[in-house]
Amino acid sequence: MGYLLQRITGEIAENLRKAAVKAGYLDPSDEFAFELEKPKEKAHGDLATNLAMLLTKKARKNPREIAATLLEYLEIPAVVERVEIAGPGFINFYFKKDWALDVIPEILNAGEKYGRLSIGSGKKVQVEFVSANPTGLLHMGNGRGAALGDILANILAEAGYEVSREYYINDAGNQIENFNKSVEARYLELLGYKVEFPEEGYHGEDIIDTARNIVARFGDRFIHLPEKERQETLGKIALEEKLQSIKKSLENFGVKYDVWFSERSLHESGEVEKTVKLLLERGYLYEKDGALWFAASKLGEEKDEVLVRKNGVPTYYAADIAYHKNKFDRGFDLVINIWGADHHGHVSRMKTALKALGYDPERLIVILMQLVRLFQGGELVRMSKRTGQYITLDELVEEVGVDAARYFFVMRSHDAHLDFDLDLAKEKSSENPVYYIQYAHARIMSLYRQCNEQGVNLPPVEDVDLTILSSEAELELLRHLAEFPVEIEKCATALAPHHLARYLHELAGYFHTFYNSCRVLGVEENLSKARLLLVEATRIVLRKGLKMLGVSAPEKM
RNA sequence: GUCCCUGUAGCUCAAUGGAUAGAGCAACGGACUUCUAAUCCGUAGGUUGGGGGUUCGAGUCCCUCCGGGGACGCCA
Repeated sequence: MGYLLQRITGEIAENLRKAAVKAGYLDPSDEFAFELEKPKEKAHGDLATNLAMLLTKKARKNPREIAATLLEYLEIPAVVERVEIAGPGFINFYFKKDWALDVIPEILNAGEKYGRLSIGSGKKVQVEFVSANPTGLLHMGNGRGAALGDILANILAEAGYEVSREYYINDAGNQIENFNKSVEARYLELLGYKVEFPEEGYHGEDIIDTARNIVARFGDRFIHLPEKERQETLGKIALEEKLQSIKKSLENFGVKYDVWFSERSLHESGEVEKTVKLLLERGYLYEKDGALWFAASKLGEEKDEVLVRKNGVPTYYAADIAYHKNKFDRGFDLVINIWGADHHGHVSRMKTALKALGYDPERLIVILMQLVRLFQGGELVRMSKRTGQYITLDELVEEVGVDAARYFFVMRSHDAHLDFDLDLAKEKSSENPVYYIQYAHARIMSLYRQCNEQGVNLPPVEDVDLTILSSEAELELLRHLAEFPVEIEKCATALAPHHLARYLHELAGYFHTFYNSCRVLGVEENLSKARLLLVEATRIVLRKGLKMLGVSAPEKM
């Protein structure tokens, strides 16, 4: 089971365990976790383990001594050329130079399935992301969430989870009232009435556009409605339009959701009410100052929270609890939310509420994404939805393209602030790492066009002697290809898509080095065939990785 | 005030508690009569913000101080 490198690693790990048992350091039943992975330093071999160092506490001996004893009992697989004890007590495994040759048939046979894992074992995972208020347009920060969520979902699907992408539509509450009032004000303005713009209203240009569309479609027919009805009717039409434009922006950005979930539907179906009642039955509710409070402090929170206001309207928090209850009741084993870091205060409250309802809070994972700061002309561009001053996702895509935008958003760890230098990202030059990766793919396709002209076909892998691949550039590239599944596993378990971006950049680098030092066409026939298969394997992995990032793999550049 | 991120090369960032802290960009020096030079090869660049602690071993964990960002509402 598993892929080449994983099989080798698994076998060595198992043998190490057995050796530790034989040497009397471990009982056969012991679960003992140790590391066995690629060392940073190439000189330290292909795999290294810290097992001997970890056994010092149990064995009460010096780690190098333990390592020596382990080696006496260790069964060593054929791919391993030599084993060394190094540094404070590492055991380093040096593979035969050509160990990764087998990855070529493995990749060619698996095709685009190469890298697919079963660690998710079909568990149902929901990834909820973006979920921006439909009262405005999507901005850069939403773009980061969109890229992160979508790519994470791709990775989890590849790792064997059953993934559902979801967008939570905040179509209830105060903000909607403000939104309705704002739309009404713009609508009346456009029809020549003098109105005072609401204090907490949305000042953005986009609201004016929306109002203009309504005037175009419906004229002045809403003018004579009673104020409240007029606001609601206009708001409803406007919200629908906004939602459609958000959907379109996201699709344009390469993101498609499985479910669009309406907050209002939770209120209308009575689920919010039911959830509040459930908390009451479980003894976590009390009344104070005319409001209903959730006794979060009983479960370790700093303070209690209002669930139902004095005026009888449930808070956002109440709806969100109902929403998360609903998620788990839909049967997800794992629920992942991607939130802006400004919501971090909400994380522990949410988990506490789930605990109060009897759900395991561990099944909710919130990825806090640090905010995006936009720089233009070396200056910080302030973003505010209320004043309507922000660069939209659409504008960003128009300027830098989907490929660059997605790659930039995901190339960094989610918990690092992202300074997005618009001028730099706009530059269509070699400074852009995404071009570097795409260029590797384009070079391969160009090579194939040459093959076509010369009547060269990709030979069947059985007919080719791969052992002819022996230069450092070729072997490095091979080794890196063999690491792809391990990389996906790393991304999936750490929920960290930026590793994939980095991996592909490295892979492209190994390819470029290979390409510059090894000619594929016009060399001795057997060598040419073997290199052609190596190129094909590279193409498959590059294309697959780019697809997971949602970045195009161009034929030509 | 309490809490959450964060501080690593000139810049932007990597590094499940591991060995001599790595990439890209920028800088400097080289490589195209041969499959795309949007590439490659080489050089240089560091007290990981300061101090203490935990241990075989710390950029990583703990304490403390300093700097940057954010959250603490009957907003969402």
